[in-house]
Amino acid sequence: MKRPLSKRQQTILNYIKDFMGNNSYPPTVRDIQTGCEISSTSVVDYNLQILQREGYLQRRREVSRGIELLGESAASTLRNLISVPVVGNIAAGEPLPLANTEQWNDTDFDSVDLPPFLTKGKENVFALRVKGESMVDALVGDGDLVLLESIDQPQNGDMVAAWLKDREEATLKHFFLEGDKVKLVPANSYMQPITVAAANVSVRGRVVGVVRTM
Amino acid sequence: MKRPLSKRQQTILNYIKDFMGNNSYPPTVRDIQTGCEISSTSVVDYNLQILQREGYLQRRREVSRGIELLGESAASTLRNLISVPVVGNIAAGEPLPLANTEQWNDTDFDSVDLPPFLTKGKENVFALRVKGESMVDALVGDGDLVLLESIDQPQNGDMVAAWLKDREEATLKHFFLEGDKVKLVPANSYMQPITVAAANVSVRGRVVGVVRTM
DNA sequence: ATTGACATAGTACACTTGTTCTGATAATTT
DNA sequence: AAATTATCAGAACAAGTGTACTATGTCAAT
Repeated sequence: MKRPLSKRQQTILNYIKDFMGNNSYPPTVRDIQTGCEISSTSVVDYNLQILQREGYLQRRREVSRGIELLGESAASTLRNLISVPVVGNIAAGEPLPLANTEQWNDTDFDSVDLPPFLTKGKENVFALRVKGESMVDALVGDGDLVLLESIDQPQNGDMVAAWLKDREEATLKHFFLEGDKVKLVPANSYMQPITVAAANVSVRGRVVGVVRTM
Repeated sequence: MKRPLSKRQQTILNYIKDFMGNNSYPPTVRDIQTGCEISSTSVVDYNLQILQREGYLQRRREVSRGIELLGESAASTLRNLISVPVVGNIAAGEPLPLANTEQWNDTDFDSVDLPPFLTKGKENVFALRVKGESMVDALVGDGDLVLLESIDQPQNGDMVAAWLKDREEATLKHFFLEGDKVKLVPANSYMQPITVAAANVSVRGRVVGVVRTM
């Protein structure tokens, strides 16, 4: 099976994706070296060998720029796709990760490439992977990918990813501000809404989509 | 306007298209030389300059394989998104529409363009739009798009779109064949499975994904 | 026949680029 | 702590590769 990639390998892979998205030809070893601020070409070569062994790409030996992305990575060579960083997980028991815009261009994150209709044309979209069954009342299951738009202030009716401080619970619910309280309404209308103090709610993003593969 | 290309220039242009269709990286001057049976690299360079001047391609000087096709030529380098027809609706009260492969290329259907990872690389994928709240137990809500792979016979464990003839009910559940009966297990583990006669179940496709936008 | 634009050939050079080598450092296991 | 593995550093080599240069050939207009 595929072992997890080291941070450097992830960085290199994302750099290749990004490069091929912009340039129509693959990067050289030295492009990767300077782009990822690696001190030696041999380090690039070493990690490319691993990426090849793990099936992320294929190299044509003795051919310059002979890198071919495989599997899901190949999608990044497609035009008209928005690359969305998967910045972390969302689960009931752990806090929502911050999504700093500054980090989005970083190469530290895994990413998925989505067609524009899924991101509503928004630029500032990121994704969280759902862990566990705690959000079934939002029609979101284990392994689903939740697409979030980074926003300052949610509008009433928006479905948001909210962190309930006192319960230490992450949740996906429709947001309604009512005075100094917030009513959170599940997407599943068979479930009951809850009302909590506004100060107790930390909204990290507006849900623009959900993607599930099986 | 664009002057007509000489035969050699046409040959070179076609060779580049073909090369990029197969290789994911552009050809070198010498690739073109041997591929088009040209005696000298300078001839290739000469004609590439003309192709660039005429707007058929762009060259990044001093960069190996720095050829980028422009205009219509560029289309050949794009790996297209998978166009998935939305062949109808899926709702509790109405039968599932047939999905004839022959119809998929028709223009009668709306369609969505999806990245390959959502269709698992399958060719025979179609989509149904969910109407109503009848499939919340499958974590699928009103308006969701269900991606289905057309299959002959579901495997045990597959999530399938099934039509229960006697109940006149469409449902999305995990499929388990047990003798002459079929057990249908909801994705939402809080719900109970149901068991019905195999003859009463009509499976129209295997669910490969769910897409929700809001 | 002469001209001149266009096209092709052959060759050589300088830079690019994949690869390899030796050694060092860090992380992990024994 | 010692051993093993994984990763990184620096340098050098050889092949790949874009480009420049000169010479030659083609062909239509003069």
